[in-house]
Formats: sequence, C-alpha cells, structure tokens
Amino acid sequence: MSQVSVEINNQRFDVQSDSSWAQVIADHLGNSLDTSSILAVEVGDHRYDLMATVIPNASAKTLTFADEGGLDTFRHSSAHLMAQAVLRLFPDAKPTIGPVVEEGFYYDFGAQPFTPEDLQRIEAEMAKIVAENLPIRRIELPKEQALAQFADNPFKVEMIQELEEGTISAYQQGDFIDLCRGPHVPSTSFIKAFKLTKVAGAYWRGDINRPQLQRIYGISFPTAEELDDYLAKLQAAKERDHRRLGQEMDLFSFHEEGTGFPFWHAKGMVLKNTVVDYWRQVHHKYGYTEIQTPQILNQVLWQMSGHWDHYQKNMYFTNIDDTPHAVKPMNCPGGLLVYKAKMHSYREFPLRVAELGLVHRHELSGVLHGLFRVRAFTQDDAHIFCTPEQVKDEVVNVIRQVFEIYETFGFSDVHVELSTRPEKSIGSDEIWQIAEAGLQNALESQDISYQLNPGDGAFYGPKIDFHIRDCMGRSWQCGTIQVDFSMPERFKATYEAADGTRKTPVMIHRAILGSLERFIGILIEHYGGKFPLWLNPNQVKVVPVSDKFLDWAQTVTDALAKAGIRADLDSRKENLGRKIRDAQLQQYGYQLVIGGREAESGSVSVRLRSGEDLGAMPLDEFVNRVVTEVANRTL
RNA sequence: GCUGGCGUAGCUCAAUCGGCAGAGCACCUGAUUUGUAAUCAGGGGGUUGGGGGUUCGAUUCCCUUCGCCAGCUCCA
Repeated sequence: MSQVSVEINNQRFDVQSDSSWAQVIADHLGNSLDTSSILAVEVGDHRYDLMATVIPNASAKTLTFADEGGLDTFRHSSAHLMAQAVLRLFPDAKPTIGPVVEEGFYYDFGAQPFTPEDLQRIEAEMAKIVAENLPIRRIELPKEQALAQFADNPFKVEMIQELEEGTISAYQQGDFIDLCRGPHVPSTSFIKAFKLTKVAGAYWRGDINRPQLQRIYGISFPTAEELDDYLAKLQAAKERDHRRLGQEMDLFSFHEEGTGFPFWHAKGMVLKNTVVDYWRQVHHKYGYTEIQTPQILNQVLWQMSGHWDHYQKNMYFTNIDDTPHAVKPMNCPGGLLVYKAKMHSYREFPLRVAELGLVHRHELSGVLHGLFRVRAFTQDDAHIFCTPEQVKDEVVNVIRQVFEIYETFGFSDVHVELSTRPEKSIGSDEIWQIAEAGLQNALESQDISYQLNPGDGAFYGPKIDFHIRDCMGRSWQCGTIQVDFSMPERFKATYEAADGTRKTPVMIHRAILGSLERFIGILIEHYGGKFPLWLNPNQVKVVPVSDKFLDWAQTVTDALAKAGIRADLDSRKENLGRKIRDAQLQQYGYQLVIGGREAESGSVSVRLRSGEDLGAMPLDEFVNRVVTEVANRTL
C-alpha cells in the first residue's frame, strides 16, 4: 500500500493511501483535539465524510458543530434520521427533500399526513435508531441503478432525472437509503439531542400547482444542554409575544368583525401617541412639514400611478356616487396631488413633506400575524422633492435621522443594505448613475458599512433599507429610502429651474419606523412589556397603605399629573401587598407607597419595577426625578 | 389563498364511551383598614364561534362557514 501526504488543520502527515479521514484524525490528532466533536472535513469548498478515503495532497479542515459546514452536516444527518424513523412507522410515506434551514431542518413527505401526536412516536423511533448506532455509509451508483433503486418514489425519480449523467450518491443507514449529496456524520449515534417542532403543509418544489407534501420540522444539537437552552429561548420568546402582552397589558385587540385590523385601546394609544409625539419633534428638527391626504381616492388616480396595474390585488375598492374609488394602499399619489396644488421653484428644494398615512392593504389571510402583519397600518412616510444633484445630501440627512430615532428607542445594532438597478427598470442611465452614486456616497460619507445587493432595487429607482436587531437577536426591516424617477413623471409634477425651464423633480420616498403598528409590536417584544419610562403607558402607581391616607395619595397623584406624568391612584380597599403586586404585573415603572409617615412629612416612598426600594423622598424631589427621566427618554 | 391544528364564562383551561357545562383569575356585594408581589366570605356570569345534519339525547360524531395558531424562499 502506498503512502500519501495530507494536511489536516495545517498539519501535514504521511498516511496509507486507503486511510479514511477519521483514521488519520484518530491516529495523529487524537492527543491534541477533541476528535469526538469532529463531524466532517472540508477541502476547499467541498465537504467530505469522515469515513471517506483521504485525498492525496489535499489540505483539509476539520468541521465541528460550531462550523457552518459541521452544523449543516449534523442537521442534515438529523433529517435523514427523522426520515428513517418516519419510514419505519409509515412505510407508504414518500421522502422528497430534507434540507437544513436556519431553525434546524425539515423533511417533506408525499402521500402521508401526520398529526402532532405522530411527532412523539417519530421522536421515540428516532431515539431507537440513535441507540442502534447504525453506521452511515456512502454509496455511489450509476444513474440507471439509482433510478431503479428509487423507482417507487416519483419525487426521487424526478430529482435523479434532473441530475447529470454519471455516478449518483446515496447514503445508507440500516434499512434506510436516501439519495443524497452528503456529507453525513459517521453513525446515527452522533445525533444526541433532537426535537420535532412542527408539522406543516408545503408544496413540492414550492409550487402551488404541484402536489402538496407534509413537512416535519425539527431541531437537533450534539448535547441535551444545547437543546434545552434552545427550547428555553423559544419559551422566553413566547412570553414576550406582543399578541399576548398586548392583551395582558390592555394595549390593543383584534376582532372577527375586522380581520387583520387592529383596535387600539387607551393604554395602546398612549404608546402610539408617545411614539408619534417624538416622531413629530424629530421631523420638525430635520426640516419636514407634515400633511394628510384622504383615505379614499378616485380609481383614475390609481390607474395613473400604476397601482391599478401592479398592486390591484392588494387594494380595496368602493363606489362613491357610482364612481369607482380605491382605499389608499400607499400615500405617494395623494402626496403628489398636494405637490401639484401649486407651482414649485428649485428655490424651495429640497421639499421635505411627511405624512403619517393610514394605508389599507389586502394581505392573504394566512399571513396575518398580530401587529407584525396587518391589513391597515400607519406608515411614517415622507416624500422629498429635490434635484438629482441634491439626492446625496438629502439621503445623508435621512440617514442621520434614522440612526437618531433608532437610538432613542434603544436599537443600536442597525444593518444597512443598498440595492441597485434591476434588469427591468425605467429611467435613463445618467439619472440611475447619479442616484446610485448619491446613495452610495451618502452611506460612505457617514462611514456606514452596508451590504450591496446588486439588481435588487425597485424598477423605478435604487434604495437603501435599514434593519434593526432586537434583544433576542432577530432582525427587522423598518426603514427604507427609495429614489423614484417614475412617479413624478407619471403625474407630470414639475418645478421651475434656475434657467427658467420646467423640470421634473426627483422624489425620495422614505419611512423610518415603517409601520407604526409593526414597530410598536417590535418595541413590545424588545422590551418584553417593560418599557422605558417615557414610553410606558403605566408610569407611576400611587399605592396608599390604607384608605386613611387617600387624601395625601390623591394630592401626590394630582401633582404628578400636573407635571405631565401618567400617574394612577389605586384606591381599592385591598391590602398593600395586593396593590403592589397588581402594579408590578402592569409594569408600572414606579410604585409610590403612601402611609402615615409619608402623609405627615409630605413625602413618598419609592419602589421601582425592579423591586428595589429607594425609601422615602420629598414629593418635589420625586416629581423632578421622573420628569427628568421622561424628558431625557432614558432607556 | 393552500395544508394541518385549534375554537367551552372577560382571561387561562377542565368536562370518561354521545347522557344535567365546571375550576382558578377577573368582575359585583359584604367583612377586613392593611407598610412593599395574591385577606376572607358570598354572588352574578354560557345559544360550548355561527349555521345545518345524524341521534331519544351533541361541547363530544358529520357537513358547512367564520376566526385564531403554525407552516407554505431554503433543492439530492
């Protein structure tokens, strides 16, 4: 047997040419590395099974669960494990594909419905297969033979037929064989901890016209601890669910009578109005005016804007005096009518016009989701009319504003994407060039790192998108800046240039929060209902020890209200512990205990939401404290 | 929209095989006058999402409709 030279993790070894990677690792790296955590190896951008024979002169890197390649291998082997269990219990199920996804893995099966109860049986069978410690072997066979092997599975046959001629690989563990590119872990015993999380319908190849399959989702980890951590995280996210907190905190509700339309309750309106008050203040500072355009407008307008052709299926229609009208799904056409209400000069530019526009969009019933996906929402929209040369400075202005606003709400991790001209687009090369350069220069002048998405822009212009990351690490696209050459043209919007000619302005559409409703949903989950004081609908609860002290408690409440603080008096005939508990559950930022000592000295005893007791302080001092905290928007 | 699951008091959830629909919280009344996360006692509250069917009898079984939940880009 000849010797070959291979390199693993930058160490070179001379080994038998028929050695497997696993052997080499065990023989040579066993002392220096936890070999049991190695799942596969990577050579260049190809991954190989540990059991595969070494490639002479190759430079390999070992992969563990911490590497993307290792994680993929592990989760994909988990999908195979699940498919084997499914076939043992449901021999008629037809496995199709079983890829790794961000949240674990799934496997789609044809011709077999599953109930949630089946998942437990499948999990139990998976545990058995793990205990059986079945070796996972790669098999290579000619296409003809592969077709014969999978002849009873039309999905696999279709996939094999689409593959190029030559050898086709499959993996076998015990009685189960699956078509697969690999790699896989060496044995079923590697999959130590797993959980099947949900069943769902999915179409073969994502195509609504093709057969419906049953999908089972699962997640897996090398250790039980990691699985437990993951499940605990899921549970924590569930407890922060804005739909649940919205009900518990009496912020908003949904009703059958208006599917997808949020009803804002008094406490929710406080939240919403607080956001809007702040938003107006910042917009004033950044040189915006504010307008409001109607909810329902003549259909002709929507034909002119192009929405009739491109957005009709998402719009609501109605008649007024036998004339067709539409409920606005966007604010821009209305905004353009306002622009066109008078003559404009280049001297007015840039013209920054904001609108908190309530828009209605028909979303598919299946995608509605609390405040995150609704059919009516308030956009914090604005349209900036300017010359192509002004685009860059305007974008800089918006970018600064975006970061300032996110920062105030406690979002400091912002991800930016720039999308450029798609293949199908309108507008001259020259104007695209100016606009794209404007956006890019704006970002670079502010030292903002961004991801470039070539060809992902809108057909009418390039755009910048802003994503914020919440405390659970989830990313939300909120802000957007879109340069538009099309709409002003369609509406024949003009301005008088310095040379006396009529020109078409560039229109920049932008939103920062995106949808107010969705943004508030994000805030609720980000803070888990524990809002910073300035946002909190429940700022101060005044809690008398008994109703003997109601007089001073009322005086305290009034003084706070006069200072603009949201203070509520708990005048119930309950004991103190009960009143504290209720205030706590309602997430009041401060609870003021009022008893004989306080009444006598004109003070308040201050308890924080955290449970911390600040002791007694004079009423004036407390009022100052909370007024300052609110004014500073302390997080 | 499609697939699957779910729908019982304001909320969270029980109700055996088809046999008188229940609990806790909340609410109301009374007692308790309370010092930092649940005082005690009593009371009211339901067309079991809506409509239809099977049955002597339906929360339970069937059909239909509405709503809610999850998934529906991830390519062997």
